[in-house]
Amino acid sequence: MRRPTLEAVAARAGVSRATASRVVNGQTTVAPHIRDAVLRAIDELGYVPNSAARSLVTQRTDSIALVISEPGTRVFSDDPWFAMAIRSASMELEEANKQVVLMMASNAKSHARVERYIAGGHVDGVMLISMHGADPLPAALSRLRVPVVSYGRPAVPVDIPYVDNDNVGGAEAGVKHLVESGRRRIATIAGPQDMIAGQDRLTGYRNVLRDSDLRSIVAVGDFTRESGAVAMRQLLGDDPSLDAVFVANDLMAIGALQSLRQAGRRVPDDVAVVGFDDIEAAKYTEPPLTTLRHPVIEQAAAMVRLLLGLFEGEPADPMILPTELVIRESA
Amino acid sequence: MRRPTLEAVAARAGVSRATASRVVNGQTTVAPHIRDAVLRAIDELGYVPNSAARSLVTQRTDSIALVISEPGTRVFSDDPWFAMAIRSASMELEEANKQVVLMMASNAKSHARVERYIAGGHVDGVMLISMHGADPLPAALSRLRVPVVSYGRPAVPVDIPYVDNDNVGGAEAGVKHLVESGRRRIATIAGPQDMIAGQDRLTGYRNVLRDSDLRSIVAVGDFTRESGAVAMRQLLGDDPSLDAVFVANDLMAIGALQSLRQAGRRVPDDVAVVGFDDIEAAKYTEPPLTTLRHPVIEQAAAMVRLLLGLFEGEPADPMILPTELVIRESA
DNA sequence: ATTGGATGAGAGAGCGCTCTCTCAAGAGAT
DNA sequence: ATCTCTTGAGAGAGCGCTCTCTCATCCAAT
Repeated sequence: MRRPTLEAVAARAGVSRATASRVVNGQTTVAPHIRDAVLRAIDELGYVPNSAARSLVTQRTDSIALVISEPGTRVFSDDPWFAMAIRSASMELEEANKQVVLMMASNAKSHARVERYIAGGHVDGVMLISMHGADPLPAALSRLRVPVVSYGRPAVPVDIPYVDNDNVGGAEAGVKHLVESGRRRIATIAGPQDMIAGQDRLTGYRNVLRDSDLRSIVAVGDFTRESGAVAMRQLLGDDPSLDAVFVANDLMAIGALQSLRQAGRRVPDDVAVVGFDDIEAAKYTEPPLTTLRHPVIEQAAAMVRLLLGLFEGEPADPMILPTELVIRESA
Repeated sequence: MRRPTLEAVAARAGVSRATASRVVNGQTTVAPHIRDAVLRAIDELGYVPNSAARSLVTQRTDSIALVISEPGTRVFSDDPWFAMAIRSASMELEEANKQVVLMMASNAKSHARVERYIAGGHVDGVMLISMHGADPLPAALSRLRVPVVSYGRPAVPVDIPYVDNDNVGGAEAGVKHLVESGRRRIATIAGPQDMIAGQDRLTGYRNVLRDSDLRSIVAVGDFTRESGAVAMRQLLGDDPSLDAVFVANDLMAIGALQSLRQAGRRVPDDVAVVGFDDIEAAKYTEPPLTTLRHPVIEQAAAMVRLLLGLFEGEPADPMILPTELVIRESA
């Protein structure tokens, strides 16, 4: 009752194992009638190649690790971002007939696990999703001589090609929009400063304010709704006269909207709000959120292509994808 | 420059390959000093076992397929649900030293792919996330003689153990809450009726209304915000005097809140709203949403334990986890 | 001193596949 | 008719590991 082997197929088709293998692997040097006989045998026996045996000899596994290097709690908390990236990357990889092995690297223990696994040659390549500056994983993986690409620019300069969106440029566009609509006291709720996206979006904010010599007012959150609400209350306390806030992601912007509502401020009349990410929920806030859209789906797909290109020996240059200001009612 | 093999380790430690294998696999029949010598060799060479070779002989792969059988667009759209389930299951499996192979079965083509892959013996077991009644995959997989567990009760009665939450009971509790707070015209926005969760939650609603002889008013959505908004407008048109609505999930409830706001109805004064799922966003709506919490994380973890139990030959009984009414301001 | 277990370690088969090497057969050129 | 060249198919090694079988060694019991 075990699964049929290539040997069995060959026997049934009356050919050698080598010939059966040729047919399975689509080589053209097989005469049509023999080819048909083998295919019939495969069909009749329900033969499926044993991948362990195959990858033992080919040294390929046709699978790719998708490593998510974040504290587990944050990963999927509520930010649709990760999920979309995973879905997109995963579908793109399936298209290329690669298996996706999902790995969470949430702490030192799992980091070690991941490294061991990758070092063990279980996968042909690695897609790394890591947004933390202090993350040792990008450096560790780049030492492993396995093709690695990263979603998001690695904080430490390390020789890994990556795909990222233009956080600085996006933030600049958002803040400029506020300046141009006449706002004078523009605060920001920045993201965590140990994350590249958090840093870059703050940089964008600062760039614009510097040029227009407005004063910067900064509170820092951690990309969760709750932290956005807290930061907004703090900003209102610091400077009750603020008339706009650029929030480093939509989730925090949603929290900020709640605090503004509780403080009796009308949006956008009293305070304009601009978010970042354009998550689905941004359309359903009260009022709907003006925000910066970046193409997560395309970005993940681009990352996959980058990795597949690496296999082909193509040069791997980082890609920066543009963001787009989506104007709704909040600013 | 290839990876060291067990042979190399054995040679360096001055023992046979068999003994080295014993040490690697933690067998106790090895004398301590020999054991140490082997471990030292492993360390010095940076030896990592080749999993292809290992699973070729052991017939185990130590990996589990996590199959998501949904149209791709819906999967991660914005519902945090899938993502949480994946994260939880994935972490639980890593704990048990199993690899997670993520597979999207979004159409007929990928269904075939998944079946082939599973049939190919690439994985030791399957965790299936499928919420669609018409899905042929549960039946197909159960034929494959591979241990399979399902997240959510399979629509077709098929011999697969599953973990689900008490959708009927939860809906009953939600609607009862509305009845008990004096609401008389209680509508519902049901989920898609080709999904078990959609059906069961509607059943719960009907059960309660039947007992309290109130009239049922039903609109059907597809679990997205947008469909919730549309359904709510429709309900208001059908019966302008409705004073409560039980919505089959929070995402649709958010859409419904938006429509109610646009129609000038106050929540909960004019219309009470109860959702289902208790997603994070439910806390941040205006007003915060009364809803039914079900423990996605625990549910996914339970599913993993169910599967691991199957490997040990334990009996696999379906599990139904209870839901909890979370009362906030919307009802 | 002889026997009889334990105990620890090695030899070697074999998991299912790919791929190189070899060779047979037929086609075309001389 | 002979030789070369192409084409198609088989033989067999070997990928890295596990695991059974076998055997050597040591110690206690006779």
